[in-house]
Amino acid sequence: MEMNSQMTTAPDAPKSRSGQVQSLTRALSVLNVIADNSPGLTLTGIARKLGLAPSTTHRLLTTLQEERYVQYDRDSSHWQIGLQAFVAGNGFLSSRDLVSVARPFMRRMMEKSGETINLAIPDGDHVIYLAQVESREMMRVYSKPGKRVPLHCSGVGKAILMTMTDADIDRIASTEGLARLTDKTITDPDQLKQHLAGCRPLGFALDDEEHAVGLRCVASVIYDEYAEPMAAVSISGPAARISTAQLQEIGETTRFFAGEITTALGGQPPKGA
Amino acid sequence: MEMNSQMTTAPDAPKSRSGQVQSLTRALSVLNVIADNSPGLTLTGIARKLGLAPSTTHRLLTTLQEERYVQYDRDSSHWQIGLQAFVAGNGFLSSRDLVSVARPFMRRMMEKSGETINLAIPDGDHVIYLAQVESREMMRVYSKPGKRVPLHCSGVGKAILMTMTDADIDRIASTEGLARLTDKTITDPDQLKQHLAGCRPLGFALDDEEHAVGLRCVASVIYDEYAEPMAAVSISGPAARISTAQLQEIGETTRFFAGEITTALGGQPPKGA
DNA sequence: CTATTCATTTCCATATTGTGAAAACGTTTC
DNA sequence: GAAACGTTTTCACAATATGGAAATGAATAG
Repeated sequence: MEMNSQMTTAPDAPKSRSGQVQSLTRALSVLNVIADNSPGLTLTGIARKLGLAPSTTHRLLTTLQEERYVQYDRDSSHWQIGLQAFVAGNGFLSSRDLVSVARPFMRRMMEKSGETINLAIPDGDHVIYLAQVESREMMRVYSKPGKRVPLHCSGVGKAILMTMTDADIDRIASTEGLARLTDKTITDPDQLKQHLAGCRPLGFALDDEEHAVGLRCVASVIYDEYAEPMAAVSISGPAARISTAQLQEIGETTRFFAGEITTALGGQPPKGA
Repeated sequence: MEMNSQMTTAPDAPKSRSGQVQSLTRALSVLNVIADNSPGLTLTGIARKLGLAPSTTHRLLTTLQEERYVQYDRDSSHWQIGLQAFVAGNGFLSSRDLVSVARPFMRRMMEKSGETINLAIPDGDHVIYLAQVESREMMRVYSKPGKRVPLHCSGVGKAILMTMTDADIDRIASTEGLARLTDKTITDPDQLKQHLAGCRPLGFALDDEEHAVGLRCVASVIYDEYAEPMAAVSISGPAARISTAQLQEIGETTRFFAGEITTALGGQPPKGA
């Protein structure tokens, strides 16, 4: 921690990229280190952790404080993250929306699986398709963005259902009913609950021709910053191409990419998963 | 836009406080201005808005980018808030554990009322939304954490106003003004004072389509250990669902849970209430 | 295809600006 | 009262940030 005063002689890492602003880099690492240590840190504590001089740290902190990116708690002598950092940081969520963040990942999912990828968000007792990356196969699934489908008989819908309690499922079953779309549609609430319970540990949901004959579909959930389900992605294709043997692998693909999208959006998976 | 390039000759404001770090101050205003313009801004756009040289702005941006406080969207040539800014900014929430304490209560409020619950803290003459638990209804209120709204035309804001004196209200009215957002917004200071006086004995504030047409909102105050208002919670939903007949019951719900959160935080309601 | 505009990026000489040692100043603890 | 710990100010120095200028790139129009 006592090194790097002589950067002149030993410009080890810092020179890595061309013209960076030293004071800013330092200030941001101050912010980071404060954010990492929830209750806050003392000035000298921060200086020690970063190997900075107390006076330098103090100057950076007061500047950050001026703009309300940090705040000083007189009682505990602790520096904490300030309100303005919260406000500015939340601009992250509005800047890039779900679809534009998810789309590149969806493309990679399509390349990997060869099948059509769908992105959908829950809306009450339905899901709404937001975006699609189409398979290059000739025979492929088609579903327009904006389309509403019930929760109980689609891959994305069942992925969302997996995050709900049995009580929620009963409520939906009684208010909306469990419409039968194909022979394989699960229309019995108890059977549905049991089926979902089996899916939860896997981390993905399976729609096996329950929505349309010949169509199989595997889906996983994307979580927001409060670990609440905010969307789901699915890989769907003809049952002829999505064999039972491949299910495990395809399921892991959706789960993996759903996780990637979750973190890219600043979201968090629930503690259980 | 051609001014203040000659800061050398006219160091107008910057000298205001003793030892501030210029580059950091500038970088933070870059962050602020990006956060304020949701879709992001172009480099030259930022430089223009702040009166900085493009090269300087570019250097600050790349440094911020290095630490992932901003990100560059190649397609739109727009600079946006980065993930790390979001992460660090959210450290604000964990320093005060208001949100984590309040959230379970908010969930119960949602279960009981069926409507969306918001938590906000006062910030000068505004409130800032911190957290939300969303209603399961299809038609529901949407408002992002981090958003700033004026005090006089939101449920949470009016709840905070209720704890202030008439003199405070006059001061706010004269400095910030009482912007009209809908037909029903109260823009007359005297009328506002009279309205709030009527609400105080009830223990909750009502926003009856004063912020957005069709939106009703009921809010109560959360107090800290010095019996000072530190936050407010609200139940909000479409006027169609929150009937006048229900107001009393919903108001009591917010008051009850605000009280629960207050005590959970070790706070005290003021002697009067 | 060339001209034009708008945005990003690199370069460099300059002195403005950030830097850290040291010491003064408060608090709290023993 | 001394010691330990954290904050704040001061100051001389040169390292570091700065902005003008010009190169590069991308997109649009003519």
